Amino acid sequence: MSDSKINIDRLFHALGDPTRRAMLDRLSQGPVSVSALAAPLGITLTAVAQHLQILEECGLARTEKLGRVRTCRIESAGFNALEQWIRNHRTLWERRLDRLGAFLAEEDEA
Amino acid sequence: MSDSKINIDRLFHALGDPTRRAMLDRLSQGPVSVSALAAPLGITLTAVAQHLQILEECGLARTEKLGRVRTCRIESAGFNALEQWIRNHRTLWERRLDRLGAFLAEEDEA
DNA sequence: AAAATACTGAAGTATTCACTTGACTATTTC
DNA sequence: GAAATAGTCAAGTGAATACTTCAGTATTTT
Repeated sequence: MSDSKINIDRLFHALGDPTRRAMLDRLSQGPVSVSALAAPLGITLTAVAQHLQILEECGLARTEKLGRVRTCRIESAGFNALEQWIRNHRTLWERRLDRLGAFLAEEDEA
Repeated sequence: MSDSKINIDRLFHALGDPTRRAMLDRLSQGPVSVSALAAPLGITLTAVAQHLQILEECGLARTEKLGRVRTCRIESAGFNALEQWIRNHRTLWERRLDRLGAFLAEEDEA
């Protein structure tokens, strides 16, 4: 999954779910099997597999099956895409917020 | 809306919708009325008002009604909360991704 | 005062979402 | 080779989501 192919809609949607964020936190400590990932979550294996697919689709995770075990890891592409989006928008927004701040300061003076 | 009260679930969810992101882009150029905000979007005023409420709820926008016109602006709280989340997680994830990189490099050597 | 403007509120609808169940397929382990 | 393990597939369910329409309610404008 290359950084540029990532759909920002799906990326934000993926990160909007607490279960998926919990999965990412777990993955940030090292690779795990699907079962190990599911264990603390209190939902079925199937549900976890579905979440995993969503995380893979937007470059937040990567999995690989060896024998009967699928190993899951975090991937940087999604995270990079998010940071890219923020960089692109911060400039735009900050400029506006600065102008807003200046405007309010002027109002206070008057 | 103070930065700390923002629900990260709702924040990501809010940003996951392209219409809402378009609204934010418009707002980053300056304050507008609800009608002006709705005009280029091709959806009803009602729908825009609903999106606005979501943006307000997670500190991405702020509105104020004077007479019959409601004026909308971007707010920094939501954006700050997003950056905070990223800062908190980048450290965690990067550490992992670094270890992953090192591991793969070792594998290449072997 | 009448007409136009700028929303607001309540209710409905189609789609998507998170999740489940239950049957199934590979792969190990014993 | 039988039993356990690890995951997969297809189908279904209830709740949430992004809309819509239609009937208001304030405010301006003329």
